[in-house]
Amino acid sequence: MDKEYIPKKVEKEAQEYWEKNNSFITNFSSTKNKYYCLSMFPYPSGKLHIGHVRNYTIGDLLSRANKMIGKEVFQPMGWDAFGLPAENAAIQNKVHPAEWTTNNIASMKGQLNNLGFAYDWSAEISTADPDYFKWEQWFFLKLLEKKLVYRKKSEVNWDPIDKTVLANEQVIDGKGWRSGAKIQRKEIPQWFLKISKYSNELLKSIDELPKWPEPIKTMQKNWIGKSEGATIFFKIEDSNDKIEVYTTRLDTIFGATFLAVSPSHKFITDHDLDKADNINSFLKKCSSVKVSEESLSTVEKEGIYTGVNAIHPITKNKIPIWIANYVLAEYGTGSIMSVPAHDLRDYEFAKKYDLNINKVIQPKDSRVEQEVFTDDGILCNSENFSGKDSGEARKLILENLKEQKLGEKTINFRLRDWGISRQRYWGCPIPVIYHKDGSVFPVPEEQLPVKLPDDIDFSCEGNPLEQHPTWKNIKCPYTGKDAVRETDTFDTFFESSWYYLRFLSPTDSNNILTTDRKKWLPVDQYIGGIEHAILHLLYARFFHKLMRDCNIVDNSEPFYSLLSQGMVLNKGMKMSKSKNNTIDPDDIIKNFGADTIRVFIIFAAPPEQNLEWSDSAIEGSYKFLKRLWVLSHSIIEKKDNNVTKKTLEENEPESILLNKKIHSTIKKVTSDIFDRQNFNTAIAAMMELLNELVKFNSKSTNFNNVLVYGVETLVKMLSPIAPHITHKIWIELNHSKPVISEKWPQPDEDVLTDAKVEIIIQINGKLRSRISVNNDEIESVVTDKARECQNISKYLDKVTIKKVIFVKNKLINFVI
RNA sequence: GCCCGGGUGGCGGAAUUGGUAGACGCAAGGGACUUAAAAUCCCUCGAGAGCAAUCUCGUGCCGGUUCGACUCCGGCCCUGGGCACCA
Repeated sequence: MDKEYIPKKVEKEAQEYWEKNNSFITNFSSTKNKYYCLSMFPYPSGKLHIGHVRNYTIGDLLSRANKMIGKEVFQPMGWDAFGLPAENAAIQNKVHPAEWTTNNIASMKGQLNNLGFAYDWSAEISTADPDYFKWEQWFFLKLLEKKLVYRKKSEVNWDPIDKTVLANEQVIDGKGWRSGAKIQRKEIPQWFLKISKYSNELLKSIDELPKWPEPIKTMQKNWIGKSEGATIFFKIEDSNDKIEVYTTRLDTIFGATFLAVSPSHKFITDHDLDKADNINSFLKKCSSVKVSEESLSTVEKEGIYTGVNAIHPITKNKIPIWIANYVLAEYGTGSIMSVPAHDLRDYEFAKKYDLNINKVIQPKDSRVEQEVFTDDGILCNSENFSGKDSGEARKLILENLKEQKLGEKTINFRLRDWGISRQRYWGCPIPVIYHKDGSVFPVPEEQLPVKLPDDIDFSCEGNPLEQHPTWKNIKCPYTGKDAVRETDTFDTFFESSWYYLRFLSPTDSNNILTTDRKKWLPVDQYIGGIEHAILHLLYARFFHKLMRDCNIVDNSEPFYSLLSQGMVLNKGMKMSKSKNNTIDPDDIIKNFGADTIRVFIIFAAPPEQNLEWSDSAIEGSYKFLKRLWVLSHSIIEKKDNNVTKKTLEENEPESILLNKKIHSTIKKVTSDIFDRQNFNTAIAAMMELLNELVKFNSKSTNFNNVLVYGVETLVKMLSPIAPHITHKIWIELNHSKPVISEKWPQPDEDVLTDAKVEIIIQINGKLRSRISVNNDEIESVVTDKARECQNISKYLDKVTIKKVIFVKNKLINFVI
């Protein structure tokens, strides 16, 4: 063994050993002890980001640790390979997206291997691989069959100079990223997935995810946004038509002083209101405002009176109908009853246009009268409902409206259907074809996959697939008539919504998921960045339910346990190229080795918290490993030189103390890693143990079984986090099997229970002294002993003790 | 505006069920070794008083519950993130 710790050499040796011995290939035959550990796969941008290192180190340490407690571990890795950057690179550097992606995958795979992650590379997948996206297309056709996808016109960002559709991230300040042209909105037909049909289930089953972090569950619940209310019908004056509105505040109905419809509401065209010049110009203005990237909430409220009135369903009063830019077309019925006295937005609008404001709710408590009171309260000015409480009034008014057939209970969700069409080349083709008359046909299953053409020209205008000279023109496989392919590709979230499943049978050409691998689902531990808390995780949960309904999987949720790791910050900011504060993991590996960066990134902060990068603190982790190396080297030398080996039976107090430290560390590290997932404190505990071992070793020229046991235990427990150095030390300690095959150490409770325990003595809750007493000592003995303490007796003299609080094996508190 | 986090030494963080605040590490200061530097090792390290034993204060701010509060409750401030006219 080298005297000096040379990470490069040690790491290369370990990595070669693992590769040669196929150390991380999973045996799928046993499912009883399975541990499917998945880290979110990366987009192959070319370089690993420090955030990836954090993500994958956490996944790797959990995988390796679980293997040591006897689990059959599956930890795969792959590539989220379709996406916009590849196309941008193609435009800017004239390199084909496929080539660019392949090169990036190769270099990132090299980086991952340099970090020593225990991946089962035999399961590697790339979403740009036709063997992968064939099944994506296949599944889309299943959904088409089940009528869970549909086509509808929808708006996209249109660049009038480049004549192309832009993704939201390509629109900067309302302008195209390349042309700088002001972006327009354009309506084109696109494919949608009916995620809204699963709103209720997606919401309800969140409660069946006990091992997910609460904040993420809350974010998902809010995103789905269930709201319970009522739909009410307002008759239109001198007409048989009516307007439906949705409200959650039926108790405020007597305060409704006008109706407001969204600018794209059907009511406007049904009544030819758009023919009037003033209304028409208002509508035009509304649609142009949307072009800006500004959030709607910052746009000033505007509206116009339609000249038409509605009849209030209870009072039968006439109330005016307005068109208002603040009413969302997509939510509820696209029209609202406005109650300015009890809604801030309606109030703002009513003030501006001088509309009536009727107070109908009073606060329950005597708080200061507000101009707009939006909470529940007691009804007033509401005919015979006056005096009722808001909650009760909502029920009674709904009953009343139901009887008259003027209203009904309604539940709404804010979750919208998922638009999956993208007008891009580097994505998975949507497998449908169109006849000249516009009718839609699925590509027959036996013709899958629909592959992308290789010869593609990015210099043309618009979607390159659409401009391709031949690709889209085909003969209809059913009729032989001329037909065209769909030239849109899937949103890349589509690929990443089911990849966890394909890892289990990456090469099965007959099934999307090999039947006997079903039992390997769900993923036992999923790890990824908080930035995917909503979309990716929601889509994956949705897909899993779709797969279940297609009998592909047997359960309803894809990820049993979720760990969402925080961001890595540099100087308080998210790392980004534009801020010029990125850290290249390769530099750290070059200077200190992979083990050091792994230890540091785990030690610096708890996994769920943001981590502040520090160049100087990383040396601390390096020193820790170096000290472990030096200690191991010294012990191995002593062993080789046949230094007298004492045994534990000799019972020197120092050995007993050290043995106790070893076992308490095992206990702490075990619970930190497996139960609490507080990996940073696990490392702190191992650092403490190392300090003790070094101290023990330096005190004498002897060494004994306890010391060797301590080093071996430490090496085993550290091996999931720093796998290379521990691999090398383990072999040098003369073991025939590698440390990855070792069993996780067990604490000996007998060693940990002491004959004596330390008790703290408090006066009025303040620490004044401490004494050592027998384990489980009774109160009276402890009290007597405590009174004898010098620092205690001086407090207790000349005062009366009101009360004594005694906590066994912990403390005694005198209240005086 | 609404919904989640977070606020503890010079810094990253620890304190697991209401019971020793500051574990572990970084930085800093002092010392040993060295011709010297690096590396390594040892000591000090929240503030204040004291020769010391020890005492007082101290976990964003104000108040409360409790024998005892970083931890629980009420109100506020700052900060990170998510959503944002969802009726």
